[in-house]
Amino acid sequence: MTNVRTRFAPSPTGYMHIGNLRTGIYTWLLARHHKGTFILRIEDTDTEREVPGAVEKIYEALRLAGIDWDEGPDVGGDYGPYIQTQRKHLYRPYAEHLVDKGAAYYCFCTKEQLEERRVAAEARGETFKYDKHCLHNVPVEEAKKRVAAGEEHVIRQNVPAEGTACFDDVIYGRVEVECAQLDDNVLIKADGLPTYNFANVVDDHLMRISHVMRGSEYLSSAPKYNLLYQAFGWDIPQYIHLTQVMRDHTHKLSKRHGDPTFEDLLNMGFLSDAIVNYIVFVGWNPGTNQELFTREELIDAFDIKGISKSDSLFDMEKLTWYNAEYVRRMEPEAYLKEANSWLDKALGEGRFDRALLGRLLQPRTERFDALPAMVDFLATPDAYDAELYINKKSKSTLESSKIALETSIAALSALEDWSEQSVHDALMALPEKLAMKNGQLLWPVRIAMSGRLSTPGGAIEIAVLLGKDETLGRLAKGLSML
RNA sequence: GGCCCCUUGGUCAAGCGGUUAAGACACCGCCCUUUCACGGCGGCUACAGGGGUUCGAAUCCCCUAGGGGUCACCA
Repeated sequence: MTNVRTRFAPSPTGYMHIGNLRTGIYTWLLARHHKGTFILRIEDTDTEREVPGAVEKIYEALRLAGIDWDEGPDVGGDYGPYIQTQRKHLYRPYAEHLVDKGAAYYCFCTKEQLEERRVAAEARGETFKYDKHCLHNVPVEEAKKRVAAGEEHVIRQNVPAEGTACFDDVIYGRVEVECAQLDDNVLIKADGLPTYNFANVVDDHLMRISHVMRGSEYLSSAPKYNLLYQAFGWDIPQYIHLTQVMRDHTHKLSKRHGDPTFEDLLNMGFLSDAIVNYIVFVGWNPGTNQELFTREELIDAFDIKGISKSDSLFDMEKLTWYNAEYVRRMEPEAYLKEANSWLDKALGEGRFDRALLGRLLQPRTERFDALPAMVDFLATPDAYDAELYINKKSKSTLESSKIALETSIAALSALEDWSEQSVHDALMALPEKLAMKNGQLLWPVRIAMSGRLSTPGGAIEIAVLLGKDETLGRLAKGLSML
């Protein structure tokens, strides 16, 4: 494939949907795979929904996701500007060209009139479709005069009344639809800005886009595009429609229903690379069993053929698994850098041996936001019931625990050096002396120090983290309960 | 409702006329083990339904059902 140019064209909404991000990643991957060009274009023609600062949010989200662009509003390029409102003046001549060819026409019907008729049609149980009133009743010369005089108007596409329109999608194949089903959509709005559909066709052509990837919600409007391309006599880019990312079988992911955005996921303690890796696999697969991919491997493996035709559900548990895999592969320093702020929340800034904590926590971390609850007992031990000392598997009973704690306190009190090695040696010498199993001794020690059933690390590590005084204090308190 | 699209385990999915229908997540066992994890081993569960075509259909065709999308001067 030569000269692959793809584009990601989000609307500035203020945050990055997961489905949207996935489209961006696929689009980027396709360009990078073919050593082509990746373009960022901002589709902001809906001025009523403008969100201040939203464009910066897009840049930021993309950067966090590790996606770079070769052409775009901030980096420039040969086909700019890359923000549609800044291209406003470009579209009209193309629309007028279509008018001259009879593929479009001026329409002076007002929004209100149309709305009235739409409501009336719906009341009759019909689907409203514009009746080409202005095409038939306003001659082009007259229309042009009225336009020149400043009368408010739109330009509509003139879809043939009969025949079929079709287009070819790379993954869905040929999609055909009766022209009679199609409405004469507005190309240029009364405010002079193009509609999404028109801007796309014009910009994709002007920017020499070779492959268009977008959500399947545009699938049914695609045949109309071909009519436009044909009228212009332009080459049609490859269209690749992507399925939806769903929250359940009947609803797609939506921020309104509380589904996380990319930014939310990041704030929840998911690693950007893990999120990206997972998202790529929602609706795509390489045809092999490999699931963990570096960015380079992803670029290398990405192929349109692996894109699926059916919707897929976003699975937080699978994402969590991906995250855990990525966490385990981190360098200890990198892990700690990420973990520290979460640990500070539960432990106080910089408290406790972070290197040791990191070693303990890294293989147990699925999401960073779970960290505080895993370690907070270090700062404040849980209040617990003596029942916790009874554990069948460790053969730990109230009686054995009492002996274990007494002996441990004695052995630990005598320790000068408080290191993992010395605590280990001191404690591990005891079971044999007492004719106990290791677990019988260590279980109650760990319970007394933490007050909870499961902890990251065992008795020895926790004792080291706590320090001698605190350890002895908690052990004594535990003993007093028995 | 019209039109378009989709349908393999709970989830992501491989499969492109002949397979014991992969693999992963989740779940359940067992092993490892000072708890919990990690790791290892094993298990559970699927071709939406019905008709064809064919020696042979998850794979091709038709119908039905279910789901999604779309019918804006929003993208």
